[in-house]
Amino acid sequence: MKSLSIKDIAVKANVSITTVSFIINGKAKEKSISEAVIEKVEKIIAESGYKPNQIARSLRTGNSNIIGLIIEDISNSFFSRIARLIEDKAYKRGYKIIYSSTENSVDKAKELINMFKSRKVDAYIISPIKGIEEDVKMLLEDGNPVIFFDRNLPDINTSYVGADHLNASYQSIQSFIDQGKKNIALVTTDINVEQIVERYDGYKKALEDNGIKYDENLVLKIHFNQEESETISQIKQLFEQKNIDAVLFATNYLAISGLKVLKQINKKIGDDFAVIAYDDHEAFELHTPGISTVQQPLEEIAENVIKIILKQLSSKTKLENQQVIIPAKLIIRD
Amino acid sequence: MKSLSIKDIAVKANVSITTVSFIINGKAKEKSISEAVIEKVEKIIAESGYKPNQIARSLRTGNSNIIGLIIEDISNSFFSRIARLIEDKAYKRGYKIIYSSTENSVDKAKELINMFKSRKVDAYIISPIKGIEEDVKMLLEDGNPVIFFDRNLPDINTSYVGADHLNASYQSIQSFIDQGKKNIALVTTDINVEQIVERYDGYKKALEDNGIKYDENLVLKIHFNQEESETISQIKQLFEQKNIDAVLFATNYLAISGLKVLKQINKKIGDDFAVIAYDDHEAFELHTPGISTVQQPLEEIAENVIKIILKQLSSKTKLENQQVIIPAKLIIRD
DNA sequence: CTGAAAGCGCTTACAG
DNA sequence: CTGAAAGCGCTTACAG
Repeated sequence: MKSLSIKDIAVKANVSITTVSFIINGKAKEKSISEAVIEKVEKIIAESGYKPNQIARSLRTGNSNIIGLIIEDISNSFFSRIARLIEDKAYKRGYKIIYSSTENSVDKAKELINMFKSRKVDAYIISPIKGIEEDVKMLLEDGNPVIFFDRNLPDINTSYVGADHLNASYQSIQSFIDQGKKNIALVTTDINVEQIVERYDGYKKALEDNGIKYDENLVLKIHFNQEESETISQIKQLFEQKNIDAVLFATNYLAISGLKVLKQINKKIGDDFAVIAYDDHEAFELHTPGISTVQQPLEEIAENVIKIILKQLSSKTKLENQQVIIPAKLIIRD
Repeated sequence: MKSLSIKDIAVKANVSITTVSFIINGKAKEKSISEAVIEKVEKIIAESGYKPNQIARSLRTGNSNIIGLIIEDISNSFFSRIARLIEDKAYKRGYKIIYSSTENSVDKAKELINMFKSRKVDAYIISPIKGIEEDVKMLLEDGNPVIFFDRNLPDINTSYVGADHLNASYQSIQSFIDQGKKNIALVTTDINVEQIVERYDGYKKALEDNGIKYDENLVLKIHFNQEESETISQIKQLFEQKNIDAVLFATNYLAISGLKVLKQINKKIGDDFAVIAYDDHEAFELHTPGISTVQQPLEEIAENVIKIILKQLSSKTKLENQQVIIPAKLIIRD
């Protein structure tokens, strides 16, 4: 069964499709359509359940009311929670979200940008990775609103919203040092993205500022795409072979692997072994003892992202780029 | 800057847009376009970075290569993991996913169906809720492929993939009874959806089959949309006021609230208090002691959903509906 | 107060 | 071996 078109409605109402279009788009008053006609047409639309074809509308107007969201992995709770918040807020303003996960692959990220481009999305919200600079530049040159979140690409001049990773990491290490810890390890990933680098920089800086020598043997860089069993064995090695009294995990999934190791080797978290995990996770509050974490302000990030992008969308001209850095919160649990 | 159209390519190559279209769509051979022309056009396309406008293509062909995914809440890890798997598999076959969360609201679910309809998605993957029967029937009457997963609507005649909730719940209770438990509680939600009802039925049936009297005071139905603090106080009341030696949580987020209660009231899981949680969660493996769970086979569910929907999509005619019920797995941890 | 017509960027049946 | 033209369902400048 074919669905109704504007023409069907026009025929039924005995008016032109122009008139129907004006009424659908709320321009009836402005175009001074008579009350009688408006009522008649609206009645027919309501009765028939007619919905305008958005595809045709998009082709004609050039915008789709869709915002493309490109993230690393929707099954990571940080991203799925942000996605939910963004979707929610966008929805209320009449925008839909179409999303896809890059799985940290530059090729896939580029493909996604292309496919969003060919779908004519109105704006792009991207948690970017190195290697897509040229593609993003092209989007910006074509006048598309693009906003980065979570991570930034230093070479690209566009809006960005993210947490203050360097500071959060610095404070975590400072809190270890205040507790008297001396041998502080960092378990991080080998992805070369800004927010991971910043966490590393914060670690290093806090040590140096406190006169503790940086020891590269206490830094474990886990390969991004490897099996968890491999990760676990590397962390186990670090914990068993080095003399460590505190550890900062740079991501929540690394912390989860790390906690599994502690369970396996029966090492207790307590006075002589402290742990902080970057990015909160339900498992951490529940854990005995509770795991201290760096909480990123999800709600604020989502709020700012959508606010900036909607403002850009409703403005005819290119607005100033905005850089919003939101402090992260260190939650101490025990 | 306007992006290139097929016409621009045709002009540059000095051929008609018909020819360019045939080449883009791989029909060059079939339409016996000469090798020389194919090469020339392909070169120009590659150099110019031309991408066909999918909106125009959709309007013309009537399909969008987009599959709509409607779920309860993308930030729930069950759904986000399924979404990731489905997205992945669809992507490999050239389909994109556009998703949205219903937040368990019938109105929002209906709106989403309408908006997907007006966007002309090629197929619908829905984790349905009661109250959208009429809308789904209309989709089916219009010839749209629709598949349900996780939950089913008994009145609707369409394909479905889900876990065997009744059996999983039955086996959980049976395992409690085999351990000698007598006072077994069920903490569930008040959402009236099939898979929640089945978990309840499995609970009841297992008790009856074992000659244990069903006691409604041991069943706590938590209101879906309430604050977690309220949930926690209700569970606390159940645990403190009833004499319970085992509890089955019907969803993972309820189990997480329940574990928080146990931590608060300092009740230990062990020989005289057993716990099973429905739907695994990273927190459960990590918990000390490990929490036994019912694991839904995410990969298999996603695999079947996408297989059935793609088969339907590539077939000209309406295929037989398929009902795939996949056994869930009881994982005992301690 | 209302309508005829062009055009968004494609695909495809038809013609040669 | 290749192209002119219709048409998908809308919006909107223009005309009356």
